[in-house]
This record gives sequence, C-alpha cells and structure tokens, in this order.
Amino acid sequence: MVRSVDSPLQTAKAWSRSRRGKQPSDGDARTRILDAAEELFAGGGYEATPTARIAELAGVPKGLVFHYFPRKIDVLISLVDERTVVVEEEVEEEAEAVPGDAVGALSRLARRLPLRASPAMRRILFREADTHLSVRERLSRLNAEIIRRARFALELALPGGRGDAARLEAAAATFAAVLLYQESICLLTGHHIDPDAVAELIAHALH
Amino acid sequence: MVRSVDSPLQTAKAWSRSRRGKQPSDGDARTRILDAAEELFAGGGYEATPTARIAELAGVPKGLVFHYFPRKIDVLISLVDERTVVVEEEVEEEAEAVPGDAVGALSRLARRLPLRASPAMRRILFREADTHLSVRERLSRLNAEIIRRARFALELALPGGRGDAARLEAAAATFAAVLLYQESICLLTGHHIDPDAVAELIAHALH
Amino acid sequence: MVRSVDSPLQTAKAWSRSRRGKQPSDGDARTRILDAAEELFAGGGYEATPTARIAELAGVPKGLVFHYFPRKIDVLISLVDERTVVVEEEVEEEAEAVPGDAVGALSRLARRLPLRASPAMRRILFREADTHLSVRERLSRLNAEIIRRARFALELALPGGRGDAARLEAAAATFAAVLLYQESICLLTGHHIDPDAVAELIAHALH
Amino acid sequence: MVRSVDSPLQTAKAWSRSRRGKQPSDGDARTRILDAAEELFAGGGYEATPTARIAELAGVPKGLVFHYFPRKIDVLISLVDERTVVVEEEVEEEAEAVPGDAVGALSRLARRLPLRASPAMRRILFREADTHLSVRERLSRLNAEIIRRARFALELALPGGRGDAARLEAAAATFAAVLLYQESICLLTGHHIDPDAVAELIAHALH
DNA sequence: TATGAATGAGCTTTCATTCAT
DNA sequence: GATGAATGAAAGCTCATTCAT
Repeated sequence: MVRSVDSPLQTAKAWSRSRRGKQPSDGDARTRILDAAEELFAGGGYEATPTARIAELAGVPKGLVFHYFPRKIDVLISLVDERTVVVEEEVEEEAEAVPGDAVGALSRLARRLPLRASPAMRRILFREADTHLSVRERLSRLNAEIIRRARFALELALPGGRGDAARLEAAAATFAAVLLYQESICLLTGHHIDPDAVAELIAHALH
Repeated sequence: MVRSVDSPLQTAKAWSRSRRGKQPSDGDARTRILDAAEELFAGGGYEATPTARIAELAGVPKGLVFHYFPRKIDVLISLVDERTVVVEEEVEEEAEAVPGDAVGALSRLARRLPLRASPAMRRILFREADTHLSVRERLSRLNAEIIRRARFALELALPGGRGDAARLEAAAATFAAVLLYQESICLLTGHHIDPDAVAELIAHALH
Repeated sequence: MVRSVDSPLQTAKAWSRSRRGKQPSDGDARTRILDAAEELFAGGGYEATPTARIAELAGVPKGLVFHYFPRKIDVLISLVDERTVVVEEEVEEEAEAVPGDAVGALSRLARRLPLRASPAMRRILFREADTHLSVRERLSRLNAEIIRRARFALELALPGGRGDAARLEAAAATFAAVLLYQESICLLTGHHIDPDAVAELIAHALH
Repeated sequence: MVRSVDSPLQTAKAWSRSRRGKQPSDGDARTRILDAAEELFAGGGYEATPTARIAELAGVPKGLVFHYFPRKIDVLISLVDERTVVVEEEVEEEAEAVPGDAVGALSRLARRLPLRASPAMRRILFREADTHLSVRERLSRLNAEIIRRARFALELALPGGRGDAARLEAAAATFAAVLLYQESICLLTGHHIDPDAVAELIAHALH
C-alpha cells in the first residue's frame, strides 16, 4: 500500500495541502515566517536568502523575524527541529514484513522513508548539512535509521543467514545511499533512479 | 594497476603535492588565488567566502582578485573549468577489461573515477551544484560518464546478455550513486561505504 | 555622631538592605523596574542599557516598563527625582558645629554628604550628567550645597575672619571637588583619597 | 614661561588651529574621520554617536569608516591612543623649580598638565572612562603622573621635611583631583575653580 | 492594570566591486 | 600588472515604542 503523505515522490504543493490544509499565507506570524524560510532556503540556499526576503514573503515586518528568531541561523535550526522528524521506531514494520519478500520490504522502506518532512525540507537537509551542525546531525540520524531499517528488512526477508554479514551491511548502506541521494541527483543531473529496481537488484544479490 | 592521483581515497595534501610538487603558496598570483578559493569554497561554501579572505589566504592584494576574475562567480567558474576534468574517453579501459571479472572492472572504476579533481574540488562540485549552472553541468556530465562506464564494465564483464537491460541500468546507476556520494555521506554522517563491497554486491546481483 | 546610611563609604549592598529591608526583587512592579534600571544604568550607562534588559532584570513584561514610564528617559528622570535627594537645609548642622574644630566639621560633612542616594545613584549622577539636563541640575545643586556647607563649617570653625574670603572660597570648592569625585576617581583609577586627610589639610591651610 | 598650547583654558578651536594649522576638513580621510569622531564623541558621547554621523561630518562614505576602523570602538581606541599623550618624563621640571616657591611650582603644573590633548579629547577621556578599558587606563596614568609631579613639586619647594609624608600625599592627591575635574565640574555645574588659588591654599597648608 | 506581539527606523557591519595611481 | 583606498548597497540585528487584548 502506498501512503502519499510521506512518499518522497509527492510534490511540494501536495505536501503543503495535506499537512496544513490551508492557503500558503495562513497561520500565525511565526508559522508564516517558517513557511517562507522553508521555501526560500530550499530554493536559493540559506546563505543566499536575506532575512528581509523571508519577512517579505511571509508578509510580516522585518523586525518580527528577529522577534521570534534572534539570529538568522535560528530560523534554520527551528525549521530542522520542527519540520523534520526522523521516525526512529515503528512497531508495524515487523508486522508488515513478509519473510522471503526482501524486495517488498525494501520497496516499502523506499516509499515510506522514516522521515516526516516536506520535499523542501529534504532539500534543505541535504544542502545545508555540511555547513550547519544541527542540520548535519539530523541527516546523520536519518542515514543511520535508514540503514538500520534496510538491514532489518533484509535480515527478516532472507532468513537462514545466507550471505555473510559484511555483504548484508554493504547492501543496507548502498540502499540507504541510493534512497537519500536519489532526490538530489535527480534534481541536479536529471537522472532518475527507480528505488524499486534497486531494491530488486539488492535482494537478488543476497538471493 | 592503481594510480593514486585520482583515487578518491587520497588525501587533500597528497593531491596537492602530487599535482603541483610545490609549496602551497607557490605559483603565480592567479594560481594562488585559485588555490585559496578552492580551499575556502570547499571549507565554508561559495556564498560564505568573501573575496577578501581569498586574497588574504592567497597572499595577494584584494584588487588583484578582480583583476583576474572580474566577478566573484568567475573564480568559481574558473575553478570548475580548470580543475575538474571529466575524462570522457579513455581507450585503455577496454584493454584492461577482463571478461567475466565484473568485480574487478567496477573496483577499477571506483579507484579511477573519470574525474581529475582534488578532494576539495569534489566537495565544491557537489555543494555548489544546485546554485550554479556551470557547476551543475559539470556534475551532470560526471554522473553520466560514471554510469556509462559502469554499464560498459558490466556489459563487458557479463557477456551473454544475462540479466535484462533494466536491471543492468539500475546496477550502473546504483554504483554511480554510491561512488559519487560516498565522500559526501562519509563527511556528513561519518558512515563509510566500501566501494569494493558494493562492486561485489552488484556483480553478484547480475551473476 | 556618624550615621552610616548616607556615608559614602557604605557598600551598595548595605544601602539596599538599610533602605528597603527587603529582597532585591521585592516591591511592586514600578519599584522593581527602578531597582533594575538603577543597577543597569550604574553598570553600563543609560545609553547602553536597553529597556528590555531592565524589564528582564525587574522580572516584569517589557510593556509594563512603558506603562509606568512612557519614554525611556523617564526612567532616568524618575530615578534622579526619587532616588537622589540633595538635603539643602539641616538645622542640626549648626548645633553640631564646634567653634574651632574645622577638621571635625569638614570630616562630618564628608561622612554625611547632603545627598541621600545609593552608591549606584551617585555613579549615575556623574556619568549621565553631561548628557541629560535633569541629571545635571541635580548634580549642580549638590555641588552648590556641599560648597555652601563647607564654607559654613569653615567660617564657623574659624571665627575672627582670619584668612581672606577668596581663600575660604577656594578651600570650600576644593573640598567639594575632592568629595564629589573621590568615588569616581577611585573607581576609575584605583587611587583612593582620604577625605579626613584633606579636611585636616584644608583646616591647616586656614589655620 | 610656556603658555597656550597645552593650557587647559584654551578653546577647542584654538587647539585645532595651533596643532594642525589647517581647515577642519583638511587632511586624509582617516584623519578627517578621527577629527569628526573627536568632535562628536566629545559633544554627545560615544554611545549616542552613530558611525554614519561621523562619516557625514568627515565627508567620507560610511563604508570608509569601517575600512580604517573595523569596529566602532576602534575609532575611540585610536583616538585615545593617538591623541592623548601622557607626558611621563620632563627634565625641565627640576630646572624650573625654585626651592621655596611651592605655589609657583603647582601653578606651573596646572598650566602645563602632563597631557597633550585637545579639550575635546579631555572630555572624551573623562566621559568614556568608566565604560571603556583603554580610556580608563589612559586616565589612570594621567592621574598618577599628576600626583607624582605635584608631590615632586611640593617636596622640592618645601625642603626640610616640614609636614609629614601623609599630609604631603593628601596635598598632591587633592591638587590632582582639582586639576583633573575642574573642567568637568565647570562644564557640569558652572562652578569655576581657580587652580592658582588652590595651589596657594595647599602651599600654605604645608608652609 | 498587564501583556507580549508587532512595528519600522536606524544601527553596526559586510562586501563585491571600482578606480586612480 | 599591481595596489589598496574608496564606494554604497545591502546585510544582520537592535530597540524604543505602540497597541490590541
């Protein structure tokens, strides 16, 4: 089953609608500031976005941005804190796992990343990761969680310990790398990678 | 044969030495400016690096930077133009290919990316790709070339057309993704991926 | 008799305790605002103290400061108005005067300045005097009163009109200058002046 | 006898003329910036003076102020460093000293403070002393030097060890206090103190 | 009386870029 | 080519003050 809310394939617009169900400039001032920052940071990058433009897009006076976020960097930090959630435990995963169905397990993971974040927030997560510590930490945890889940899915789906641990580890890391960067690489190079095909490939590699 | 010059594993220092065989502040002014910019752009990002700091690190007066590079962006463009070379044709590759040895072929590709660039330049290539067109184009060509080579290596090593074309394509793209992003992901998350293990995994997936 | 309350030698803490007999953050909001302002103005100066910090230290919301004091300058004015009292008439002074004891009279004046103000308020009085008219006026009156008293003490203690009027005037002004600035100069340069020694010096000069 | 150049009585205008012999807006940009800052800091205080007004009065663009003085405080520091000189040794003083003529010695000290600074710089020295360390240090050294000289003058003029050391110390400190603060107190309270009268008073006290 | 979000002018500072020498 | 003073637009940020509640 595909749930669109957290599919990485859904559009920014769709995310907005499904999460807030309102017009873009709705909500209180603080929310509108974060909305604006999210859009601008995703579009042009943190450094290249003046706070004045955030205020302008949010429809609030410049000073109000600093009322809520004393320093510009606090906007980014709050954005990451409040709008990216790495889901680190999910009991249902085991329930859904079907022994032997490694492809299905990975495919499900690809469709339902343990990340609650808009497409815009994902771009911010990657783009600003190497400049800002708090962003990097979040990304780091996401990466670890995806690897953990991929490993779990593969272990469950491939009982009997076929394949050594090292190969399983490489498989999990590879799948995480592809998932994390497919959006970026597609955006940058226009080359699309189908996670399902990779899932099948990896599953096949481990039999 | 392993050539260390373009190995992704070599250090920034080693690159510097092997390429220039000089002290860091050697060379003419233009070269020193590019050296400084390379280091600073890689470290803090293009936007966050003032031209004055480039001049300072290069040991040249501020005005000289603009003598060689009329606009700041020209420093980045020149850097990418002159210090990242995507090697798009290499006759020897076929010569080295051993039919049946897919792992060896991919492993060789990992060690010898079709990219002549310092580690610093690689970071710049990824970091600034979504902001600056010229950088993005270079990255795009690099990605395409790696996929092309990975596909070629796999086709050659796995004769007989075993495995369908789609799976082969997924394998090539996966390998390219891992190669391209392993440095970034390691830098960001601390998680290291061994290209050889991935090569073996993929080769095994295609038999 | 020595009364410690207005001795220039008493500490800020002692003043606080003796005057209010309460915890620092006691009292109604208006009082706490003035307390906070007194401390901050004395420490960093009027201009360098934001009203927000006054409110914060006072433990009241920012808006309340402006409820009691419509403009920031009104805090300073109220402080000077309410917390510096230049005592311009004191009948007992004559009673205590002992003809012939000029040193004792001056010494008593030094210990009991005709000023009811905390050490913090004294600093404010000097520091802000040349910027704010109301402060300057208060300081001016204090200076005049000290001179008047010193002159009176010397006249009374040195009967017979020995010494001409000009010298007596210079003596009074000198004593006032030393008294008024000894705190400042000690604070600024670390050099301490003993008012008693100066009293003796001056008395001796006039025989 | 040396007169007007360093007399505390000379006007700001006269100082300007005698020191530079030019129009106010002469000199290079850096000098004009310091000129403007000197005038404005003396008039309204450091905190209350925006750098933009300094630039405006100096007739230079705002950015140039920060070209020469990276932070606003550096303008004040440079001003104190370059435009207040505490003269800590002067051989002639002994030559001029006439044993027995204590009044003359003190009077000469009053007229020729061991301070090379315009009246404006003197005000800055006092006004900003308790906020800025570098200013306070300069003032502290000036105070110490005046005391040293006053003590020296009195010792020389009053041979024979008449009067104990403590009284002599008090006398020196008193004279220094009056000299240092007469300008301030005059400015603030309008009350003028004649240093000569104080000199005579003190000399008389020590016979 | 009490509150804190809202406001915008103005602050210090940064910086790419120009240009006379 | 080489230099660093000069320039001004724009950045991040501060802050007194207002005002609806």
